[in-house]
Amino acid sequence: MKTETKRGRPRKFDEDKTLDQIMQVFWKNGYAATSLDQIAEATGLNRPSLYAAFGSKKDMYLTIVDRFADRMHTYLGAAGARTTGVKPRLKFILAAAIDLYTGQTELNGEPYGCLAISTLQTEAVQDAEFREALDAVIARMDKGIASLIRHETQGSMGETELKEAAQHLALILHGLSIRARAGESPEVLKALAESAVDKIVPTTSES
Amino acid sequence: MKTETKRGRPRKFDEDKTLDQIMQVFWKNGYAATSLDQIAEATGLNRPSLYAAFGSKKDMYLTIVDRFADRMHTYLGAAGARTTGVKPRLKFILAAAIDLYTGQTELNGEPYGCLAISTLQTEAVQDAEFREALDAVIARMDKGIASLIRHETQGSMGETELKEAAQHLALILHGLSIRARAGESPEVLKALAESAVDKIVPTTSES
DNA sequence: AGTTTTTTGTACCGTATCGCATAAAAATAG
DNA sequence: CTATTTTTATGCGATACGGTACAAAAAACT
Repeated sequence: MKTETKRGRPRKFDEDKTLDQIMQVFWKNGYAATSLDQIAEATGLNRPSLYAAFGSKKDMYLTIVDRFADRMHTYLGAAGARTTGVKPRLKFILAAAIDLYTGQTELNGEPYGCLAISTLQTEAVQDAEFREALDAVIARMDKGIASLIRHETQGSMGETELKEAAQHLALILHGLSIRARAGESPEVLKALAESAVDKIVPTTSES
Repeated sequence: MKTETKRGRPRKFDEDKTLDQIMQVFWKNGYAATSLDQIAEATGLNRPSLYAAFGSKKDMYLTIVDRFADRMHTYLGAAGARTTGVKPRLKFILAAAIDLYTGQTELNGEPYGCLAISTLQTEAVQDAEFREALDAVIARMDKGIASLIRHETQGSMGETELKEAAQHLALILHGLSIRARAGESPEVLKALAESAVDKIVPTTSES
């Protein structure tokens, strides 16, 4: 029942791949400065097809923001799973984020920073929906880091202290995204990130 | 010789006040999403007058970015001069920045964050001039904080350690700007800022 | 008063924008 | 083979955009 052959003319494009192409355009130019013609050119589709598949420009953008947050979540999660201990794991995660921000990964070969921080932020004041989306991305980041610290420290840190450290690290991460977009090198950013982790996360017995 | 009466028809507007009005528009909407019609409406001028006085839209924006950086510099400098000691001064500065970011000052009654971080950043990838301007703003921030720390610690910190701490604080500040634009309250941000200073700046004998 | 200089206001130009209407194309269902 | 469904492609349509031409207006200079 799931591979029911569809009735009409088949699509010429792969939806997933197309969304990735759209993401690149928004990531580079932001929301306001991106035109549907640019997206059409990047995807090889024409505007009516885009509209039929993904809705309005705003719909597309919000879809892309979610998609980016998901990608980021899994990507950073995988990076943090490559070692153990609070500080090592956090350092791995920050380093992976910096690689992404500076265009060292296959997800994005250009130094565009974090899509949400770089582009969604600008629109957040004009449009409540955008602001909520930004807030959601930030909250997700906070929670992700907090749960990692909570898991690794196993009650040796108080919950409020822990959440605060997580927010500090998220602040750092967002600052690093900005510098990546400003053209700073991954090496400099990684050095900053490492020392930031050392300062922000208290040294426990096992680390 | 300085108050030479000018030859032609006198201007109906005050240039300084007009630039402030233009700044508000760019601060709220960013560069791409701001139209000259919006600026014309906000200032009460028409487009030809705007163009004659301030040049193209891009010229205006770059002028405004510089203006904002200058304002920020004097505003934060004054805030940091209201007390003594590294940490107290830094905390005053961060608190003042948060007030500005969240719209608690007369400079801006709306929670728009930092103009450069909030709006310039998005354009930084497309246009090299914008990227350089962003880089300049960041570098200026780094140097400002570093010189404050240097002055207050009087050689008790190494120069590289000092610069690193300054960059950490700048990262934090930029992260706070983002959260301000996302709608976070000044109280929460100030609590975060205070603890961040405590963690990032080493506790010396006199503080 | 008449000339010159500068600013203002209206109106325009070419282009770009988003979204959609409409018809051709490509598949399945009967 | 015909009807139906879905996607593609062309193209329109109304609006918005940045920038400027041009003439009227308002001041000083002669």
